[in-house]
Amino acid sequence: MEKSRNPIAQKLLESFTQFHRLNWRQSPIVGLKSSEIMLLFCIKRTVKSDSVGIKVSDISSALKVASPTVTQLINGLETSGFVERTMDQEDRRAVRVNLTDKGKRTLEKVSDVFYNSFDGLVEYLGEEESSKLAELLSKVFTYFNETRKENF
Amino acid sequence: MEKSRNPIAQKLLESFTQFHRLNWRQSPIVGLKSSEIMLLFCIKRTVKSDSVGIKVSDISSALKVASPTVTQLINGLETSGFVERTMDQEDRRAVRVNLTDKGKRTLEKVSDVFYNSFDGLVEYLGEEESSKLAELLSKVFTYFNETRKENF
DNA sequence: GGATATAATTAGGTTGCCTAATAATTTATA
DNA sequence: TATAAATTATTAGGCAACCTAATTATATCC
Repeated sequence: MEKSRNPIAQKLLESFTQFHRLNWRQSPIVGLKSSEIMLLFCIKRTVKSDSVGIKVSDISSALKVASPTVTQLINGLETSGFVERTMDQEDRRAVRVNLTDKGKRTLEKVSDVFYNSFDGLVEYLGEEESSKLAELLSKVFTYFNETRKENF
Repeated sequence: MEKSRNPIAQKLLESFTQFHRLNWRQSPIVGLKSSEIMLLFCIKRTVKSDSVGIKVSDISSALKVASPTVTQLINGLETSGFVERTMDQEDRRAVRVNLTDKGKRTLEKVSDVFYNSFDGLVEYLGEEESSKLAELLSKVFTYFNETRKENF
């Protein structure tokens, strides 16, 4: 079985395995989990200043996770003072989420570290190779998505 | 902060995020977790026929996980009949792990699906692009590993 | 022979998700 | 207009994939 393995496929599998172990999302800050950081980024990216905030369901679809996942992350972030919930004035079912000042300040620091690390990576790989990588990963995603649909 | 972001780094981050969601290691078989499959592959790859088997510590270092992780995975796999433990004849502290016939047969099936999927990916990307991807991912791993060492 | 190191194991824990169920609210339909 | 259906957020419980601390027995070193 493994003898007839395509060596390129094998090599690709090994690089995926290695990459899997990388934990590139690792939080640069104690007290903030990587999943929480991703959520804070999502709020920051979406919510303008003086805005009513973003709904749980919008975060959920933006991050492509279930809304209970978002709820529970927000519970923790609210407790720690990074976000605040307010009621939606137009829909009594909904909640609006905003960054607090503490949240904004912390996210500023996190962004620094996080994006510097990605800038460094682009520098390390070169711009052309970085774009290439992004493109190839996107193709991988497309491939697996499509073959998994077929199997259902 | 996000305005000054390098667009290539941003693009790379997005492709990493997307890939993160992919779960490429997903098990093709009900009743076997992806971590278990990786462990079975590790045994298969290492243990020759009629061999005394592989030690827990060797699996642990091969997969780069803690030995309690390996122990607990083996507990489950032994219960399900995929592997068996025997005592090491030369070292009373050690245990030797081997695939059972059931384990071998099942792994044969899993390999088929799993490797076919990777073969398909190589075909989809092309051989040159596949090799390129493997190489780039390896560089990413190297980059993050080295910058993380510096931060400690 | 005693100190130190090693091997596997158990227990408990964290993170990052998921689904089922629920209550309240909004929207759609007859 | 009343009812059914859909939507929103939440809580509870669960799983997978790991980790560390502690422990016991064994092997190795000095």
